[in-house]
Amino acid sequence: MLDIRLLREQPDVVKATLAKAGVEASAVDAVLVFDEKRRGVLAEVERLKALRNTVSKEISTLKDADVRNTKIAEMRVVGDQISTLDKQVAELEAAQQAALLDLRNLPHESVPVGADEEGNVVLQTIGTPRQFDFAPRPHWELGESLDIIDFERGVKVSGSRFYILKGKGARLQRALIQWLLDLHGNQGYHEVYTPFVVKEQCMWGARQLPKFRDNLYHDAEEDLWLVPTAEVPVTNLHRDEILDATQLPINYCAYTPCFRREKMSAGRDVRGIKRGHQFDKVEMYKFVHPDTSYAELEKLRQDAEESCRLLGIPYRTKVLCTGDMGFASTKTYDIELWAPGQDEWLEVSSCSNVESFQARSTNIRFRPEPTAKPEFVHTLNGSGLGIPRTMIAIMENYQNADGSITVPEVLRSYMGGLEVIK
RNA sequence: GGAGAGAUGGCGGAGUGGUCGAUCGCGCUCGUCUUGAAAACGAGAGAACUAACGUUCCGAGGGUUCGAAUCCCUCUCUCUCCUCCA
Repeated sequence: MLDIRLLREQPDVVKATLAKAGVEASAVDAVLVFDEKRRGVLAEVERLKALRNTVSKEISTLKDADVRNTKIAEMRVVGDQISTLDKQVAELEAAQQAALLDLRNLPHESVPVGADEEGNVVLQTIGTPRQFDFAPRPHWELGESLDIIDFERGVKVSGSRFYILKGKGARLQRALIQWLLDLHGNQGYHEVYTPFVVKEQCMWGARQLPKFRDNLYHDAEEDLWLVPTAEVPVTNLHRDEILDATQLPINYCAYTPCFRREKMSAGRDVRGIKRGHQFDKVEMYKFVHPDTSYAELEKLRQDAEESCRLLGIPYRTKVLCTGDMGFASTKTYDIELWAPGQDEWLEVSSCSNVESFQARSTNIRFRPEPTAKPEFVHTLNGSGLGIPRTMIAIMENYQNADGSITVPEVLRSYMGGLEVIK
């Protein structure tokens, strides 16, 4: 969430910045109105509490029973007033909080302004798409003919948007996960294995709730939520902690499956494994000093790009415009792999700086100096590649005329030396 | 799933109705001493909101009371033993 003080002190700046992402100024005013009312009532109730505290201490020393009883009666009235006002404060605070949680993060000044994905800017395109001397096939055809992806049985077992990986296909996925974790480990990310279900509080902290409720799977009985990305448990690793400044930046990488209901994408990308309800992903995550977060964003992006480069597949990097960026992000790079069979660029990584947006709602801080007051850290997240889309790109770029698939060099040692899936 | 115990500051651990935001120990920071370090000695230090006064925070939420870390209720979590299990 945003800093309420920033809204109070520079409302015009906040409004102007949010306007670039299509947010109405009234959304900011709503927060401020509640805030002002709340602070008014708070001042009054605190004055009464101060009075009660003083008189209560006095009462303990009073010997005269009459005076004592008079004071007690007075304080009983004060106590009633306090509880009434306390309730008002709580209500106003909840309303203010709800309005504040509704505000997205402020786009960074370097982000291009735009209404939707049309406004995104391609920064670079690396590698040359391979020239085929045959018509490249889409991965779903290759997967079925090689019998490494089984769509029908996936649907039989779990419904639409589920599939079964078989044999070399399952192994290719496992190889990718392992290779990526090793690669990120060498890049300085500390590997963690987290639960795949989390408490509701974690979803709020990572700002999945309240906005993305419709996209999440939820176990009502245990009040646990299936993670839509490793970003959720990893963000919450350090919830309510004051981190040691000398340890920053803290870099993590984590493999998890990701579960998404995809309600918003009904009918989109229904073929193949591009958009399933369950997919695997390796995620990179950084807790950093605020001064360094934009430099860290560049490193994060380069680390993600390196995996694309090592796979030997053409990729391009885009900076997302204000209208297409995620809710929590101040600046986002998308990295896309070329998929010749589907004839499209596939988003395999999204690298974002969220500054203190998540740190504030999860209360993750550090001390700039040993005796200084704690400040919020900045956090960044980036996919160390979404696995199914990377698989698509591998299958379609490395396919051969006979329908076999050459295993990229870097993955062979993870597949027992296998060179071709046929 | 059954039985019991517990949750207090970075850690350990006191505190059962009124200067308790909290004794004490360890750890930490600074200083004295020392060539340097250790030891010893001295000093300091929780968090949130607030311009400030002040208010709030002893797992969470509610209640009793003039006043709650302390009494009552609910919940969550942790530990021990048993049961079960990959």
